[in-house]
Amino acid sequence: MPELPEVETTCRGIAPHLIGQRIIKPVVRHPRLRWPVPPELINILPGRVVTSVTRRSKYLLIDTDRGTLILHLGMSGSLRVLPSHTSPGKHDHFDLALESGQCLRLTDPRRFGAVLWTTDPLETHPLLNRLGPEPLGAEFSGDYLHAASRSRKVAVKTLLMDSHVVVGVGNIYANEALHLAHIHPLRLAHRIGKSHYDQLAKAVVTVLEQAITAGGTTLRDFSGVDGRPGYFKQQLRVYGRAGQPCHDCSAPISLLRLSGRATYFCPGCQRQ
DNA sequence: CCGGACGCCTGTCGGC
DNA sequence: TGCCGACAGGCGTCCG
Repeated sequence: MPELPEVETTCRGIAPHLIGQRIIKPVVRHPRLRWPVPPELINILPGRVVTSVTRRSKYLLIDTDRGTLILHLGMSGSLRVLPSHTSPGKHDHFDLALESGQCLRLTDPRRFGAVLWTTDPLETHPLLNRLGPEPLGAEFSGDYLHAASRSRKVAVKTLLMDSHVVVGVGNIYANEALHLAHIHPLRLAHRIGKSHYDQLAKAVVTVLEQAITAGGTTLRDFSGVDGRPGYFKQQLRVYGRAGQPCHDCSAPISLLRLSGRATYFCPGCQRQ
């Protein structure tokens, strides 16, 4: 599912439809997502006004005058803005009906997504308070990665996908960034030097920014707020390309499994 | 503390 | 055509 570029695309897409809107009511069709949808939303949300829509990691934060709605898209989730009367499909589990006559609709076949509510400061929320820095923020750099990796005896790809180290980098973009940086995904994190981490940090930023520009990557489920897919799939360097030639050196892309996740790399460009 | 496996769900695809 | 296992963009929890 959605990694940072897809969530960012969603955030930018829904924000103008939500900000300043008064919420009529939530519609909970399937309360059993990753965690139960809080039943009290039925009483709390009507009448609330959306004050901002932001993203932290892969969480969407819909701030209101009385608290914050936290949405996560899991593996297969997407959000659309539709006329409120649009009849729901099988996997349309949650709506936020707005005064504008439109609704924000969560579709999520696998139901790994989440709809949560908090009135506490976000930095204290258990899902948010241990997250690493944003990869597109000022804190993230080669220096940072180098420092964060010194005691980590894991594969560098595993480090990159650890949300306590840096958020938003999932399986697709970890594979892509390592290829762009010419680093083998199995190299041990603590044995990689600073200059390589400089390259890696730059590659992460480049890949994520290019993916956001393309509206994200659609493999199957993901769509933007208008229902259109993301177009970054056409620019993927290694992900899903096992056996196909590397665009840089023509060697066939290799596939292995790391912590159960498909790991693609070029044996020519990314030496162990 | 650290690393790795598991489980939550449904849909799709390839092999037989 | 049907069945069955493997696999899919995430991530908290548990266990050694």
